[in-house]
Amino acid sequence: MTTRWLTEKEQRAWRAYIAATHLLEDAIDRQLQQDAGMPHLYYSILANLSEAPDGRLRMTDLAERAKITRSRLTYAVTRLEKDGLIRREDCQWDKRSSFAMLTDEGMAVLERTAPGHVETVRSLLFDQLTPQQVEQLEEIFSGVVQALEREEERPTSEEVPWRRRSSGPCS
Amino acid sequence: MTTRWLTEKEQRAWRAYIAATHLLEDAIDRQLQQDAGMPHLYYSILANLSEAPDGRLRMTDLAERAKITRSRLTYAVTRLEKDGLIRREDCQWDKRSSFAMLTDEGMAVLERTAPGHVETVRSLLFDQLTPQQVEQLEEIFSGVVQALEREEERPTSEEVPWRRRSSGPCS
DNA sequence: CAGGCTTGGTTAAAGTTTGAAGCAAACCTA
DNA sequence: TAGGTTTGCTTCAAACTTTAACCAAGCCTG
Repeated sequence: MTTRWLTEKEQRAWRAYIAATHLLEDAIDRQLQQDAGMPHLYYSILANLSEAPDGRLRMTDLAERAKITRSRLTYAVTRLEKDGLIRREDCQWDKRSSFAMLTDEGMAVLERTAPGHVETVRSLLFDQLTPQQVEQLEEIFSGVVQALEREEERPTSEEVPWRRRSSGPCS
Repeated sequence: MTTRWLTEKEQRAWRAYIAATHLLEDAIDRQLQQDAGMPHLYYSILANLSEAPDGRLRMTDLAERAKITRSRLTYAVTRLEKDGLIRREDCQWDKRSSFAMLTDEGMAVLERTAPGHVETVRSLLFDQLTPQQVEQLEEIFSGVVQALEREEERPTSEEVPWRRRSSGPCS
């Protein structure tokens, strides 16, 4: 099978996406680090918890929602627990699992910092988009998420023959 | 000024974007780590160089193109140099600056691994999109990039009064 | 041309992420 | 129900990133 290179249009789209994503994440991380003393990922862990019933979720579920590895989550929760924003709780029914639960202080931090964060996201992203583009954004990426989740539940490895050859890297 | 919260639609779009971006970067990083022994960022540094005249760029320009900090680039280039994929060269005209230059081996690695990378990007992203969506993707994010770059060349800090209050974190 | 500012790049320490390995509890299934 | 597998979570070391200095070379301006 000969490589299906990206077209000019696709390349432009890909580069714009990558560039925007880097710049956007940097900007958001900076703002949150300033205002909330934590990177975006940590903020969104708190945000996820705040929306769960009782402000608590099992580690695995939380990792699933945040689309991160359990290992990464363990580290993050450990830090947030040290900061007093989250508390760990054992699960009665399944001795293996444990919950992460938002503390009052965690909730307070979230309430204090949410407006600044939302304002950042809005001004850097949504203020640049027309209502149609917001819609398009959602359609595009919810499709991609679905595809990637289907991908996850797959044979594991070896069955997809990567490794073709030719020229034109695509960044 | 009272917070301009995100609408339902905006929230959905934002979450889909964040989720897709996490999953996509993870998948791409895994594939490249497997096939090329380096994360996506490092690959794209090589890709950027491969498109520059003589396969070389000053550090600052390279950082600019890749949308990363100079510090991060220094680290990455040091590693890639250790691997023999890049060589540093002093600039004659300006004793401060230095070039990063793709070596033959670097170019070879790129050529060997580009097809797999492109196939990944295509199958996970572009295969999910209609031609219109590709166009939309580019329009949306090139606009965002422009906004973010305008943002960069700004007063530096203090003049934007963040810090409003109310409820609803937005992840 | 001296002094001070800017630019290009690196460094050091602290923080974060990864990937593999480990451990224990739950879940089979023969 | 013993033995093997899966699931939930953590740990460790190595890799990477961030942030704030830092240094040296170029660029003023008086």
